[in-house]
Amino acid sequence: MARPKNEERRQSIIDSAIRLIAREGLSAATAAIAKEAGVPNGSLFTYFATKAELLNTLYLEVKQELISFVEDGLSDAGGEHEQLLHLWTRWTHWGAANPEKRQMLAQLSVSDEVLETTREAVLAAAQGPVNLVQRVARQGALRNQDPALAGALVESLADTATDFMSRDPEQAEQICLATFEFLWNALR
Amino acid sequence: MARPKNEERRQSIIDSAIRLIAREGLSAATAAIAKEAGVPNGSLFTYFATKAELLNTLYLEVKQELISFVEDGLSDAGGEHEQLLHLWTRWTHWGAANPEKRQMLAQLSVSDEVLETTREAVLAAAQGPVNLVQRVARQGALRNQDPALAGALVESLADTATDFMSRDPEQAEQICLATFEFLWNALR
Amino acid sequence: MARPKNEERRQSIIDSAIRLIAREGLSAATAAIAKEAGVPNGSLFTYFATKAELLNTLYLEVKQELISFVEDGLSDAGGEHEQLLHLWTRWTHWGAANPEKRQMLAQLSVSDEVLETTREAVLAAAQGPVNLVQRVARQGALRNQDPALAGALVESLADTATDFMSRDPEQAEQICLATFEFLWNALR
Amino acid sequence: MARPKNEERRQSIIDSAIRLIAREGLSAATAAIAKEAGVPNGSLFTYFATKAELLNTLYLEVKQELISFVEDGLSDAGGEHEQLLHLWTRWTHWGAANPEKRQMLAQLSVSDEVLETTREAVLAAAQGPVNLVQRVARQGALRNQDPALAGALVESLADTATDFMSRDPEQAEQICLATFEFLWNALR
DNA sequence: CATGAATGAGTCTTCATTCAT
DNA sequence: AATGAATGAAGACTCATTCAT
Repeated sequence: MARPKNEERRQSIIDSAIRLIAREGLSAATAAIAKEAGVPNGSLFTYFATKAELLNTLYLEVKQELISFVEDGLSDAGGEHEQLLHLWTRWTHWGAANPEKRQMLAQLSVSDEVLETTREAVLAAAQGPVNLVQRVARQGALRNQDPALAGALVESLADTATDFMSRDPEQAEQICLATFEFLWNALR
Repeated sequence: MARPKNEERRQSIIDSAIRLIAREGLSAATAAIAKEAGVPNGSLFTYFATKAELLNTLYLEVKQELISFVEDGLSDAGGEHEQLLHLWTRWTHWGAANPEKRQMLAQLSVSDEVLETTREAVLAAAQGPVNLVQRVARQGALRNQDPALAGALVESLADTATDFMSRDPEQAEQICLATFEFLWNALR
Repeated sequence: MARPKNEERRQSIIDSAIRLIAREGLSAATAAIAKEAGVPNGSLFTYFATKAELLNTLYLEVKQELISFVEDGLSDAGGEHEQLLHLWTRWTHWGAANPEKRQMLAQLSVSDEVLETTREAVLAAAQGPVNLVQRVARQGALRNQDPALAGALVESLADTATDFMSRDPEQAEQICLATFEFLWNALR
Repeated sequence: MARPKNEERRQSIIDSAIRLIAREGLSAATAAIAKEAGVPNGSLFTYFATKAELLNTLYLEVKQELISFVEDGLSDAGGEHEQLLHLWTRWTHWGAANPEKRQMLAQLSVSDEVLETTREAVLAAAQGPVNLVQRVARQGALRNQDPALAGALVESLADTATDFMSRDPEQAEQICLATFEFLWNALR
């Protein structure tokens, strides 16, 4: 190759996009993103053919990051309660620690710029946590429902819990534990 | 005085805005909204001074409609279980029956075009349901947390439950009841 | 109407477009056309929804102008020779007198921005001259061919004759008459 | 020295350029041409210093190809009628058989990217056919005109005749002969 | 020499809002 | 009051050409 694509630049664009979208929403201009990344506006398009492609990449990669973070240290050894607590704790803490990424994801989640295939890829990557939730829920109120339902409910709860943890960092641990108990009671 | 003469036109603009924003997101053009409403583009601004005002009105009025619908038939007479079930049923059914309004609200909920004052007005209007939820939750896992937390968690659950009911109308009743049980277990 | 569209502005845009396209080809920028017309760039699009629409309008209206000019004074009274000479003279003189319009038409004639429907509309408008040519040609070499062929051949000859008349204005009359004789011999 | 090593690549670029320009006009991107030719975009510029140079090369080489094809088999032996018929037949058939090259030439013919020197080179190369036409025309209607006029008129006729032959291949032979008769009558 | 990433000016088009009628 | 034409600053994306590798 004449000159390999600059991986740092790509990441720099992604980081700027996260920041700007968190701040200004999806209407953040590609030129503004490029500028914030210290890259000429035209160059953004050598890394992402369209704005939509950038948005899908953003969604996919940040979701994957969250999933990896959640799965890290998750062991089959412990009981379901312990495993779910691990998942819950890491999930909400990741969100509380990454407010811009969370805000960006919130925008993208309701956008139809994010393709169905992208959402499916995320779902596939989340298989581990999703399975855990379903195992916990298998005898609870949702026992006869679409298995995806439990996962979706947990996700929405995690999101809301994280919101409150972000807003009131001093209470974060308490909120995390209380909402976990709320969740545990709900699922079983 | 506050409201211009033609109430029908105003409503027609609101209806079109709901439809278009559900379909195209917040980037729906005011001219397109006016056209769909059968109103000259300039006239939209005699009803709503700015696009942001239209958006805030949309958010406020539709949320109020939802709240009214939920409260309709809600009586202090019944027990907490009965009352919460009533709330849950009507909430989710309203959403399932009004997909465009739900989609529009989803867009607006993450937008910073919706002012804090507007959100507060909605919260104030929702006092009844919110109080009910807090009463149910007063001895549960959330007993020592910010009272708003319980409300927010319930809202996010309702939203997700409605999603699934919309997608699978034949199972809607089952989903409604199962998620209610899920909620009840969580709150208590 | 609140404010009627300004017909003068429309014409001014068309005139500028003719001039610029003659000078720079179809790649002439809409902003440059607007500027030359003394109109804000955005306003061009209140008169022509897209550049393609402007181009089609240009083609249609200038062709119609040429046709009108050619037909002006054309009378059924005279013989075929006299009528065809009238047509030929006015056709070539219009072209020689309107070099920018001719150059613009030359660009558009080979462009696929000009829609088939536009070309058909021009053909329909040219019925009078086309019929005359076909009448003259009815016993000549083209007698058994697609009637459109005669028309097309005459058009291409007229175009070339006009070229030479433009380039050498002093010989214009001679060229006009000589090429008419050439044409007359060919058709009969 | 003048030509870089890889003659095949050069030709491949030319072929792709013909195809793409026929399809999309002169605005065909150099990168798209290179891609269609299976050549890296930067490499196009080792064969043609600028896009304009590519365009001029295209015009020159394809015109030369046409001229060679027309002259092939043309012998001074036959009479003028026979020679002109030979020229006419091969000219129109080449066009009918090479629609993309014809379309590309049509675009370039009206473009000011093609330099005057290039056009002169083509004219020089076409001396044989041009002389033949002038010989035939020396006592006809054009006898006192710029000798180039006869050549230009014949070229425009050939182009139009070829159009009709392309569109209606079954009638191609008839059209060729009928238009030749048309031409013969005109010139003499 | 070959490559393909990099560039930034330039393209068409959109749009909330204003204001002449 | 009602209308719809007018505006001009953005916006996403393109592209011929260059040059680091």
